Amino acid sequence: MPEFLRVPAAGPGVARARRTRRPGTTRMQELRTLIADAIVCGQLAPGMPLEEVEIARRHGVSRTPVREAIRALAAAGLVETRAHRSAIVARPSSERLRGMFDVLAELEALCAGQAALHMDLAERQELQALHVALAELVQRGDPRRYHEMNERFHGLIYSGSHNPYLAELTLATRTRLSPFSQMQFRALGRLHLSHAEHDRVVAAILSRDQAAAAAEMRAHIAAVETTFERYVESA
Amino acid sequence: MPEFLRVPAAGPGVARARRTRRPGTTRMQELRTLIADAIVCGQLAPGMPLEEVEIARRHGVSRTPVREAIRALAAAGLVETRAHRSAIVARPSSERLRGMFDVLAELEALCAGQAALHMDLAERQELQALHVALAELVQRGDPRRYHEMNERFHGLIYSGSHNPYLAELTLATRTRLSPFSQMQFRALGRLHLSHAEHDRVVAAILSRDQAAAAAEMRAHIAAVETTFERYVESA
DNA sequence: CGTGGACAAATTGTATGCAATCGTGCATGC
DNA sequence: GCATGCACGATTGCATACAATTTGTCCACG
Repeated sequence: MPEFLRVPAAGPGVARARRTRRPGTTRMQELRTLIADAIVCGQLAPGMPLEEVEIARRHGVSRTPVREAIRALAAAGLVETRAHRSAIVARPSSERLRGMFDVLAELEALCAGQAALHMDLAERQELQALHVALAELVQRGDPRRYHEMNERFHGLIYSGSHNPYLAELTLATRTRLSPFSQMQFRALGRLHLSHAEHDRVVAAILSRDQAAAAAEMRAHIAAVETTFERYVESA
Repeated sequence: MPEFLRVPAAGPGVARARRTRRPGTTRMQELRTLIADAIVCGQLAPGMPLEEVEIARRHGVSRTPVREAIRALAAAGLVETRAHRSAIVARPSSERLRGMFDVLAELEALCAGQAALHMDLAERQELQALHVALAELVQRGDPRRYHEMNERFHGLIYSGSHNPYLAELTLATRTRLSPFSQMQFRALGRLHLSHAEHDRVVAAILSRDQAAAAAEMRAHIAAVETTFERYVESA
């Protein structure tokens, strides 16, 4: 029984009368982002069941939007569904995780290489600015905000590829791996290394060196994967 | 109003009492594959609306499974949905199509390279056998069966990468492009060229030459894209 | 004659009730 | 003691009714 996903001010009874939601958004969309965030943040651990009636009751909605949200997350690979069985938070095997990391490395390398070719001036300036901001967070030793800014850093490179489909695919893969790769920033030593790797990526992109940008990004993701593997072994 | 997707023996009234479906499968799954096939085969043209009540009536089911099937296809990128608006068969812009082809080329190249490294003996033999079978279809000038076998050929390379996630991603991308890339086999001249490109790919994989396999596959997909672009221009 | 707003129709979004299906546990026979 | 069949409980799968929202249209007004 997931103790998470609780609506902030749920009364003792059924939490009816959901607060106003922004126009143009459906309950399904709200639930989808809510559950997705809970999964990628690690609040919902892999293997944990997502029962429709349970979630519906917690949020004061019917099963229908909950059901659709779960199906959407299943299509995105964040949860696994079996017929007539509760959906569970996705729990890929270590072999599959390794394969996903390998693909992420290639996709990110592609993005970086394309970004080196196609980023315009404004994008290059923004990339540099974000890189500087990340340097400060390394100095301050703020893993939480570093992780947040790090996502934006990579996202900027995705969109800098000027290939929306590539950007979507890469972001989706990163998201699916997010529940497993974010614990690495607990180790502060990783922050310095991560930023040093970023530095080489940024330099290559700003030099318009496609091959170098791809290679440096591939090495960066490989380092992230190695850190994760070590973490798993030690656990 | 989609005149397709008609259930074979639908009476004039509401087609109730759906024929028995294989145990372990849901109505939603049946509808999903049915609609997906109609889209990739080109029976449902891009931009065509998919109204829930219409499809539900045609197949003698309620809106619920139809709705879920459509959402699943939307997640797979085959249809587009807007709030309170009929879903339509996906109609990507030419720029987006180009970006998707570029990504497909890279993903297929990755698969081919990994297949060169990781395919076992049985897989290599099957690849060679399929390649020979394709040669015969080229001689016979049978574009329809060539297309079918061609799908199996590429699928074999996907699974030969021994990276299921990579295989899934590549197949999904190929499927999304399928409605736009299959018309190329109308031109019989393309069959010979396609098979010649395959030949170089197979040779590289069997030689365990990762770089060559990737390069040849990239060139093959690029040729497919060029053919498509030419076709679009002429239309 | 053009423009703004309100209204109506069509379609999806959501709620609820019932049916189907899968797993589990127990009783039963070997 | 172990395998097998059966019945029960829990959960999803599906059907139907109702609500919400968007869009197009029509009319009033500038």
